[in-house]
Amino acid sequence: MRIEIDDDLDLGKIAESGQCFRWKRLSDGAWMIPAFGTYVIARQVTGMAERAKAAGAGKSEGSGPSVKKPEVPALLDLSCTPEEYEHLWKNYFDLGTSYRRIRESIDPADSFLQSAAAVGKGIRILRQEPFETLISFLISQRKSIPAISTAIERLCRVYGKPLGEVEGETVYSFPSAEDLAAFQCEKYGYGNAVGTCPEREAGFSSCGLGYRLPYIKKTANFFAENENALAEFSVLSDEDLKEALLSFYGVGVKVCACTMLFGFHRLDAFPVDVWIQRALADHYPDGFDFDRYRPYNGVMQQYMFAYYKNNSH
DNA sequence: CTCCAGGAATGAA
DNA sequence: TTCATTCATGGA
Repeated sequence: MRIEIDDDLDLGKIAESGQCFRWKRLSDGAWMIPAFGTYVIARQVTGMAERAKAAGAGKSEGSGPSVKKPEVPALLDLSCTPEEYEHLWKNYFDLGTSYRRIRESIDPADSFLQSAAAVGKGIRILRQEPFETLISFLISQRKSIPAISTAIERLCRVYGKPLGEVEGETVYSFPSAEDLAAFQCEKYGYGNAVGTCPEREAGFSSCGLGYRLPYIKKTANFFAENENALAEFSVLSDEDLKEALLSFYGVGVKVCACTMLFGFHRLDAFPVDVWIQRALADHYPDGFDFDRYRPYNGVMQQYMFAYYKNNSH
């Protein structure tokens, strides 16, 4: 099906934003996007990026200050039924939120944030599964983004379920907490494995998790044994959710903020990595005004991240 | 081969 | 409280 999206949307920028690690670029430029135990093939037929590129050649006509150029809606092709779109993918892409409005709320006097938003325009905060997001960012620590993707794909191949074939490769679901908790490892002493290490035999040791393995196992065990936990977490205040996530072994402030922003859709969460640290130091020596952009600081973080990553400062 | 990666736990000061 | 060390492994 095809749908018009009258808002900021750029699949390529979302894929590079560091919030999702399983999107796969297909040979024709479309994206294979696994989520919620299924997947969709998404293709942006025409979008803001192309339009901006085309319009950029002619530059602005005259100097009309109040002539607002009309936004051309992005066209999205999805390999799903209208019902699946309504019940799943519309929510996944967070199409009920206007990122254009959030972007346009940026202080016109803040030239850096304006530039960052111009670079990051089209980024949306996906509504991803909390468990998958938490595990993914537990894995992410001290790993490059390509390495994170490989590790997650291995985890899915070993513990997930086959969903179908795309371009000759099997797509797997992200494993559930039960799937992950069902395995034990003598090396790290979890579960009641004695004498054997099913994880190693099943391929867990080759998932590249390294010292993060106990983080993943403890977290998976918790959610396997507390089926209501995710639902309970999702209704907590930002402050209480932060405290709850930080109590997990292996979850520090960075992983916590990423999980809140990308997994629990807390748009005010503001993950600080080395790039953001530099951005804040370079442009906000007296401190970034978080009150000014509440409750959308996380979106601002995404713009800053896109800007600093693409300009290799 | 070397170097570093969207960090966090741990123990010391 | 902040700081240095250590952790395991894949990419580049």
